Amino acid sequence: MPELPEVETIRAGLARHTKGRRIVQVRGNGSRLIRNNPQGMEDLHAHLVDAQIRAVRRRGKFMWLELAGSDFALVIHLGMSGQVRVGQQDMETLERHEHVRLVLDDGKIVSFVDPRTFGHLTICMLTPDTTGRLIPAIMDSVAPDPFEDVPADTFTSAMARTSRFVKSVLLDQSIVSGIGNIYADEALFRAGLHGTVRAKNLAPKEALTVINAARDVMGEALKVGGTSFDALYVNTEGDPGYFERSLRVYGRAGEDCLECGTIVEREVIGGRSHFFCRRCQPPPAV
DNA sequence: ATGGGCTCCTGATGGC
DNA sequence: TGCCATCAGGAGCCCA
Repeated sequence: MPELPEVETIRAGLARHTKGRRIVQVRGNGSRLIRNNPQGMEDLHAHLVDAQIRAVRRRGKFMWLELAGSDFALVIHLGMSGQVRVGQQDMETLERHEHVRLVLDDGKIVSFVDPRTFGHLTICMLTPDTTGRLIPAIMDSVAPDPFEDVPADTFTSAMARTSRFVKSVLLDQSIVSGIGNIYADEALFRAGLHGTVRAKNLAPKEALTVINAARDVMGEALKVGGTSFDALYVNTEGDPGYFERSLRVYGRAGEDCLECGTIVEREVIGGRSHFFCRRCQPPPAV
């Protein structure tokens, strides 16, 4: 569910509440939300209890808590339905779909809520990536996102080398991270490209245009707190985002294209809905 | 190498 | 009102 703007909104809220705080208690319901840690909750306890949160960082749709004096971080991925909620009142029992709870030294509680449990939490060692940035080791195949200060050809050189559909490439987190189904379609609409155009058939300038479009639309969404279709996406305070009203194609099948009036269509690419305007984004000749 | 299908889950929605 | 099918913002796996 959450894509880069939603994850960044949550990261910022989490940082505001937790930076510099010490974790005094960790509780969980033993769910499958904890991944890649054989000891499950024991690993969380071992690394988090008494740890001080130094920073909350993000790349793409992943975020992680950096801990003072530790080479390990708590990695958070929200999957389709994950939420991070910050509250004041600790209660005996966890709420429905609340899988892990951190209690901080100022009494605040941080809850990881996820109805569909496609998200995950992992204690993971930090290691330098190819650019020298410290990232969790489990993210070694996650590419930088469009907001990172990386060389201009970071994304486009990989795009030029694959014959896959451009839509699938935008969703591939090992090529460019942070883009999900909504913003992929919005970026393709802005770039005037149909999702089944082959990535390697794009001129370098076109490839850059679509990446820049993704960055622009995600930046605009971030300003209004992200996109909420329903109660599944809310920020750390429980509030929704307001970008849905600014979507130009996503979810608009059967409605008029806002640019040319042609009826917006929906088809499936790689198992995901693709919303597009046939006139603004001509499908390639087969 | 690539794409399609299927999987992990719960919940919202719409048709009958 | 209720039941059932369909769909969903992610991502990894297997197979052809």
